This record gives sequence, C-alpha cells and structure tokens, in this order.
Amino acid sequence: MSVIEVLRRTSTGPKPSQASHDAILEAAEQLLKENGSAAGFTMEAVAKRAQAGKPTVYRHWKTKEALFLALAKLRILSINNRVPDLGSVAAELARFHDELWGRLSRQPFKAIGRSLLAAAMSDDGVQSEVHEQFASARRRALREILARGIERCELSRDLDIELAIDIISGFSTYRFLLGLPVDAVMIRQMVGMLLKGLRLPVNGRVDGRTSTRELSP
Amino acid sequence: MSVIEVLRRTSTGPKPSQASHDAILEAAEQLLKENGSAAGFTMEAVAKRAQAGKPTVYRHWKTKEALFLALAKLRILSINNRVPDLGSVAAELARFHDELWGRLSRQPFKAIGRSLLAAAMSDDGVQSEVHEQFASARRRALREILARGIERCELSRDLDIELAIDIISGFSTYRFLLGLPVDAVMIRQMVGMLLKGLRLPVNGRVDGRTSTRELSP
DNA sequence: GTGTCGAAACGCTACGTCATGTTTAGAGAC
DNA sequence: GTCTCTAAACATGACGTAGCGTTTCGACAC
Repeated sequence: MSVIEVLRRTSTGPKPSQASHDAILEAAEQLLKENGSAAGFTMEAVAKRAQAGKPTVYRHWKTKEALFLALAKLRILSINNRVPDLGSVAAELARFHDELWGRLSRQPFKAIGRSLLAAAMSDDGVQSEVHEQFASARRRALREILARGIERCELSRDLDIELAIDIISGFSTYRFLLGLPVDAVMIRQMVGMLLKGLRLPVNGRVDGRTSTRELSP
Repeated sequence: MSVIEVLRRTSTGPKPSQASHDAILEAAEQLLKENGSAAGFTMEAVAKRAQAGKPTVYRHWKTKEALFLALAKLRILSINNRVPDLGSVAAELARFHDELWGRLSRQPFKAIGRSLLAAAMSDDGVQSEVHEQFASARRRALREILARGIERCELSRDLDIELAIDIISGFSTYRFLLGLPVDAVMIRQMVGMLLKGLRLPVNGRVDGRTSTRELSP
C-alpha cells in the first residue's frame, strides 16, 4: 500500500517526519518509473507527488542528487548479491545474474539504474560512488563465486580474479547501456563461453561447443 | 591552429558561415575537454567561446543535443576501427583496442564519450543512436577480426560471434564507465583470458596461464 | 531585398532558498 | 497530571539564479 497519504501531512514536532521521508522516496521512485529515465524527475514534481513542500524535501536531502542517490542505494544496493554454494561456477554465476538483472531489467529498478549511470557519467563524485559502493557490492559476490570455483578446482589457482570480474560484469552492463535485453538465456551463453577460458580443463580436450552440463548443472 | 578567430565574425551573406560552424564545434569541444564531462557545457558558454551569437548556434544545430551529437560523431565515429590482418586474433584485438581506447582514454575524446553515455542513459533516442551508430561501428570491426579468426581456424566455426563481441566490448566499456584505466596491458590480459575460451585448442592441453605468444604474437 | 551576422532581451522551466503562519513533541513549572 | 513555552517540522507561495531556446534589432554580404 502507498505511503503517500491523501490528507495533508502536518508537523510531527521537532523530529523529522518519517512519513514525509517515506512519501518523498516513493514519489521519486514513481516518477522515475513512469518516465523510464531521469527526464521529468524534478524536485517540484517529487514534492507535489509526495504532497510535501519543497523545503521539506530539502530538509531531508540537501540536493536533488542526494535524494536520488538515497533512492538508488535503497533499491539497488538492497538487491541480494550473495549466492550460496551451488556446486559449480556456472550455476552460481547464472544465479547471481538472474537475481541482479531480473530486477534491473524491470521498472523501477531499470529507470533507477539508467539514471544512476547517467549521473555517474556527468559527475566525478557520483562516478566514484558508483564504483566504490554499487559496483563493489557486485564484485564482492563475484569474487566469492570465483574463489569457491578455485577451491573446488574448477578454476586455475593462477586465475586473475579481478580481471575475470571485469569481464563478467562488463558483459551485462554493456548490454544494459545499449538498451539490449539482459535475460537468463543470454547470461548462460555468456557464462558458458567465458568458462571455457576460466575453468581448468580436467580432460585434455576442450571442444568449441558448450556442453549441457555447463549451462544447466 | 584554432578555428576560433579573435575578430568579430560578420555576415557571409545569404549562406550560413562555415567559419561559424567550425568555431562553434571547436568551442564545444574545448568546453567538454576543460570540464571533463557535460557539466558547464552550456549553449551560452559555447556561443561566447566561439564568439558567436546564440541564434547563430541554433541556426546551425536545432538543439543542444544535436550540436553535441554532431561533435560526437565527428570525433568518435572518425576513429578508425578497421584492423588489417595481423596473423592472429590476439594481435588484432589488441591493435583494435589500442586504437580505440588510446583515444577514448584522453581528452577531449574521454569527455565526449562520457557525455555521450550520459545522454544515452537520459534519453531513449540518444540510446538508440549510440547503439545503432557508435556501437555498431565498433561491432563491425570486431566481427571482421573474429571472422578472420574463424577462417584461419584459430576459432571454432560454432563460435557465437555476436555474443563474443558483447563480452569484448563490455569489458572496456565497463571500465570506462567506472572511471578505471583502460590501458594496453589490461586489454592484452583480457584478450588472453578470453581467447582461451574462444580459440579452438590445437593441442590437447590448455593450462591456466597465458603464454607469451598469445599476448604479443 | 533576402538571409546571415552578433548582441541583447525575452519567456520558460527547474534548482534551491526564504518568509510566513501553523502544528506538534518535549521540557520545565506548578 | 496539567499548563506553558520553545524548538523544530510542516505546507504554501514567492523569490533569485541559471540554462534552453526564441525574438528583436541594426549591420552587413550577396
């Protein structure tokens, strides 16, 4: 149910109102979702939608960018990146991407993601934040998956994990950037193609095709 | 030498002035370069820098976005993507990336690239254009390289070329997006890691390390 | 005369602030 | 417990600033 109430919200005394806080965030999310990008996402519109005054919005967040980043952290950083041990790197990478891109392919996450990248490209500070917070959360999960793969001898001990993470993250991010679908089938194909380079071959023969076991273990 | 002249440019008669056209483009490029992103890139600033009137700017380009896209096409699409036959996929991929990212890592190309991605994330039309024009030019070159690799039996005939292109393009684009360096060493490491999955193994043994031949043939 | 030129002013929208009067929670007095 | 006072939040509306895109102007080239 919506946090935004119909009746006029009044003061809650000396402490900031949690109701206003929540209503503003929800209004911001609705606007991003409806427009599909940051276009039309104005502070006036947010305030109006939240049935709040502009000073109230600015009392809770210093700038428009701060409000947006708070929303992005709430919605995107909350996506669970942790993947349990599923027995194979392929299965775990597939699960990881399904969780992440299953969300980011739909609204409002898609609009928030697009706006976040737009902000990162326009401002060095946001770019750093995207790198240090949003990307690093994903990287940590991938690092665990690859480390488990090394432990169970699926992957070589010499594997450059950070490099592999760049390649894995890059694929889906690139498709998102171009507006192309990032669906489960595609993810599994990518993982299959990539794994032939990542995993330590157990037999002396690696053919050019992706085996069924690699795709859906 | 600068196209922006010191003296006041006056009318050239019934036809739009080529000098104004060039001066405006150069002014726009300077501003992007100086700011490192689209911040501060205003039409007023462009006109002032070019010693032109705002109506003259709008006479040549209908909107700010049109001016920016014209500049982006001029500077980024002009980067030569074609790579001659160098005898190996690794060498050709490395050369391709060096040409492209050697430019995109430096100003003003870096700022133009960032602003282009920002615009793509904010506007569906620009996103389509980035996909259809900017990305596709790169993809065409990569397709040639991979096709040659298949011809000379370095790569499997079953290779999903488009998928491979997504992975290859994604890596560098992802690092660019996060503000991380995209240098030649890194590119060669990525190509090395990726090729072990792409190329058709000639011997029955593929170890976990990257051989010197693969990195710099 | 037609169309471009630079300069200046305009309307519009959006960011962020300020001034106003109202409402509320909490602290202290009794 | 009740009353009073104060500090801070609340919505509303107006404001200053900045940027986009347009209009008007006199000057100039063909």
